[in-house]
Amino acid sequence: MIADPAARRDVPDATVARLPEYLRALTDLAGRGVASVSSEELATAAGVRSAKLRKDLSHLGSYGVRGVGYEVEVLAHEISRQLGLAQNWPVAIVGLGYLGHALATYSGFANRGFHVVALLDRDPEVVGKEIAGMIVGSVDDLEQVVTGRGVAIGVIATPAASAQEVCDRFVAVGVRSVLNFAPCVLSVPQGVDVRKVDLATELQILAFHEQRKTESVREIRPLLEVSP
Amino acid sequence: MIADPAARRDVPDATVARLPEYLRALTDLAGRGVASVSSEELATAAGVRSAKLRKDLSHLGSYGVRGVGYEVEVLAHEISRQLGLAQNWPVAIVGLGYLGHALATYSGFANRGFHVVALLDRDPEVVGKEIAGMIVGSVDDLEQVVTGRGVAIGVIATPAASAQEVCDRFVAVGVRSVLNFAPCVLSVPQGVDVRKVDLATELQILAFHEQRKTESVREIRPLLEVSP
DNA sequence: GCGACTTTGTGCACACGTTCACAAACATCT
DNA sequence: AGATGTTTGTGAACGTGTGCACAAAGTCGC
Repeated sequence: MIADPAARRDVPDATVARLPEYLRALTDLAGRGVASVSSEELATAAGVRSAKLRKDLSHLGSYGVRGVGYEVEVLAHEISRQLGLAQNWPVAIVGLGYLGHALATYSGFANRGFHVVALLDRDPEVVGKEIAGMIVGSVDDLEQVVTGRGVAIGVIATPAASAQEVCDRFVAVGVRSVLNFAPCVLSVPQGVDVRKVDLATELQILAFHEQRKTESVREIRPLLEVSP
Repeated sequence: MIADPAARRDVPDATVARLPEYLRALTDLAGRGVASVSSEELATAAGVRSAKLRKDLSHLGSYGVRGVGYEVEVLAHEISRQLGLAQNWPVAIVGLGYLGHALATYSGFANRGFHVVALLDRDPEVVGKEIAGMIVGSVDDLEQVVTGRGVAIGVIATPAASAQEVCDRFVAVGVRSVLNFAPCVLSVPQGVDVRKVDLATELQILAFHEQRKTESVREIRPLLEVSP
């Protein structure tokens, strides 16, 4: 703990949520051979304002050079490290419907510090099948697989009815990070993080705003219809 | 615009983002025959605190009865209406890899005010196949399909490289709500809403917290190892 | 009808997040 | 070396979201 100048603790949640996007933008730039970026350019690539980007990065430490900008490689490496992508997190996916299938074959994981080490399903029809170069195991072996392969992150892509049970079993064998795609609330003890992704939720939020827009049009239209 | 007591405008974004979860919890309760809930019970079911729930609901109007609680059916209907789920939004999905497949077959859409009216892909191998009872069309016909079937919400499940092009074409024919699953930033004109869902992002956020937890353990362990 | 009890709706204080605006720190050119 | 120009890092102001605590408004029992 000697050579660590960074602030370490106290990175705001809102900032953490944006770091992956910054990292993606930086990886893009690096791929196109760009060596250096200003906060303005990087912010545009990440879809935020430059002031926000700079404040976010300031929480990680001081990796830019005034009057110049940021070295793409250096900053990407630093964000990677802070996000914990230096290590290769072993991930288990439970539930191999189309969504689980999509997650298992998603290449975005492998090259970003994640390694899918287990696919589990309940359905005997699915167990034994090969998906993305792996054999699907039975969910009955969850405990053995998680402990045996050191799974750190559990992904739940089952129907809502099974989600809590799978979650409980994950937690019971020491998993403290869960990504939940089932449309239900998971209750977990303190110290366990659950992030939820619900496809229907996102559509509903869009629908809310879409409706407001259509209503506005309906309110304006009478004014327009005076001149047909 | 006479019989509308609700506040209508000024529903905070944070509240809108939670309404779908409340609606889901209410639908659950209704399915189990529950007729009335207190804010405390509903909050637990939705994974929030009761004070937050009540404040959220207060933005929609006053649909509870003091001393009693909320009527499940009434509140569910009201939230549905506010979210704009009374109408049936026509949705088009572009890109039918595993993720697009998962979205197309996801039953959570149909019974929540959304209707998938078009599936489009670029790959001639995929075009013409039947998925979830629909024939996959060619992305070349995007404009015709969107205008012809009145698509209001566009879902992009293509690789990142094609996402911006598909988005531009959506916007050009009047789509103002886009759900983007491609790992890239989409630039759109003012008035168009884009929501982004990135599977890798969620995992990275989990990894960040997981790393912090493991670091804490490493700092504490020496103290524990004194007594083996 | 009235008191006791329950639960909502909300004013207020606080915490968190965002934006502005600028001094500090570097590069470059003369 | 000094003047000029550029871009970062950050204090300070502002806005949004959260949690507390309680008055208001209802039910229920007698």
